[in-house]
Amino acid sequence: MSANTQIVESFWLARPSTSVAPDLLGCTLVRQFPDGEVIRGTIVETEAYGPGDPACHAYTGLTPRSKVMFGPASTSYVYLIYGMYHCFNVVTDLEGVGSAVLVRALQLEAVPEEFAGMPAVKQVRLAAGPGKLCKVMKIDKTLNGLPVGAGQPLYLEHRTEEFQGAIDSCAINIVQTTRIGITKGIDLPWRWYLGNCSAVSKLL
DNA sequence: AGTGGGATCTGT
DNA sequence: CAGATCCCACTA
Repeated sequence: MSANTQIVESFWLARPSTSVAPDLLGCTLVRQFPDGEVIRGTIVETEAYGPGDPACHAYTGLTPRSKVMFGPASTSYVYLIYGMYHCFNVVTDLEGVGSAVLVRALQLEAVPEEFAGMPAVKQVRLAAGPGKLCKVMKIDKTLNGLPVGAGQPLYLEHRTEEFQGAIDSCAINIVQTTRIGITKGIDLPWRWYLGNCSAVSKLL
């Protein structure tokens, strides 16, 4: 909408996942369809996975599934979990380093047509969770390994100046804590979310 | 070739 | 807290 939105470029993501994950909060994830439909959401919760991390899918080395995590930054890493939900990650760091940021929750800018009749309370939490956001944005394994960038089915936009100002003035605060749903690496504080946000995956 | 577990979510 | 449901990595 605003004239000076900047699309996130690959080099900005070519840093350790633990640096990228908090920086992605407030950025916009955009889903574009061939017919022109667009779904946009602000990232409100992320988790970092990377080297030396037993919970990281790349921990045991390069496998058919994890190979995209070793690829260049800004590649999408989508996988199926529990037989029914997809999770969306953005690959980070330098090529050869197996790492990514899991996008765990979005605050949608607008509710897609198909959910228009849903109660407002539910609409707020439509993308509150990694599986839910993939369902809403129709992200599945066909998008695995694709570049995330301009003209692609998925791309990212940097924080608006207003959002950055709110961070700088502490009107919005970023909370750092441990990750969810894993059994290994449970003590690593590699999850970040926006405080005072009702669209995060778990409410206090 | 078989198997056990998994970065989830919903309803009871 | 059980159930849905399937891919993947590991074992043999």
